[in-house]
Amino acid sequence: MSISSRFAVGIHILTLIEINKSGVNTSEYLASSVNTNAAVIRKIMGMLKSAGLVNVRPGIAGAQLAKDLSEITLFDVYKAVNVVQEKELFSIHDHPNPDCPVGRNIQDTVMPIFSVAQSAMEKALSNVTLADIVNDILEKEKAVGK
Amino acid sequence: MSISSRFAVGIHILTLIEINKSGVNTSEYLASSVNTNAAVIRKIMGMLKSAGLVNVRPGIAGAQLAKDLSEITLFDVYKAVNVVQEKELFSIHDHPNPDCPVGRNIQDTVMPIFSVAQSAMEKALSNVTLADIVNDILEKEKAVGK
DNA sequence: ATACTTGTAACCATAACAATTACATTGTCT
DNA sequence: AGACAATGTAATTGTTATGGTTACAAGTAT
Repeated sequence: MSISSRFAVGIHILTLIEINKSGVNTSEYLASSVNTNAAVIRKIMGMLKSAGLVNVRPGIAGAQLAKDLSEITLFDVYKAVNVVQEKELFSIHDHPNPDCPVGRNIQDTVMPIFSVAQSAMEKALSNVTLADIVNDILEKEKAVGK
Repeated sequence: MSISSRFAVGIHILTLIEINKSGVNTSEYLASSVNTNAAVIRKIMGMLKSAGLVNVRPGIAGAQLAKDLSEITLFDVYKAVNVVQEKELFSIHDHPNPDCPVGRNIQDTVMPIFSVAQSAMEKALSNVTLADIVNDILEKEKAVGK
């Protein structure tokens, strides 16, 4: 299984809002860049808004970032779009047999390990900000321009 | 989304094979500890066998570990049961708009970052061996005994 | 031969996902 | 006020992974 593309789309949206900040970022416009339906964008935007990453208002066209670019890490986006619940990256079979030494302990033994592994991944995401993403994209564009 | 419990079940199975190594570990027996169907166990066992972690033979009851406990990391189990493909922990929306600076670069920008995050998680799993799991369970059992 | 076990394949119910449609709500503009 | 446009949200759909279940062929031992 794999983590929902809502995460990648969230990054895409926020990046585009920044790069197109002089324009009007309607859900329709953003959707055309992501290549999906505008309702999908609005749904994700709602999550980003709840997380305080973005300002959008009903009836008013366009979205703006609510924070500075360098203040938003990928981990913030990841949490915002709710792709993985806390301590639930790995699922554990439930109701193992309590009459077996392994069955009655496996969950408690394995959970903290899974938790460490999940945290390691999340830590890596928190080391990257949207500013890094935007810079990288601008770099790539510049390279092509030559 | 969350990573299939095949992983946790794989750990459970291997641990139990070790702890019950004086007994006969049939799929039926293992299934009763995991609390699932024996066919599910056999399917997972097939994966563990393909990965060279376990010895099982058609018609012959019982499974044995194919390696030393301390030589099997959780990452080995994780790879064996195929819960996450390489570089595919995170999914990325496909066909973003190539006419948009963000659309045409987002994949190349984001992929290496996702890859680093996934590796960090996998690294954490490779730091733990089945010997650690078995020890922890035996510790927990001993504590209860007092 | 009989009994037991592993190895597979087929099938099913469930859940998450992304896309889509539809519509109420909110705001802007004339 | 009324028309228009955008957001917010709910309902529906096709697709896919999962975990469980049944069934049975193939291998092994007594």
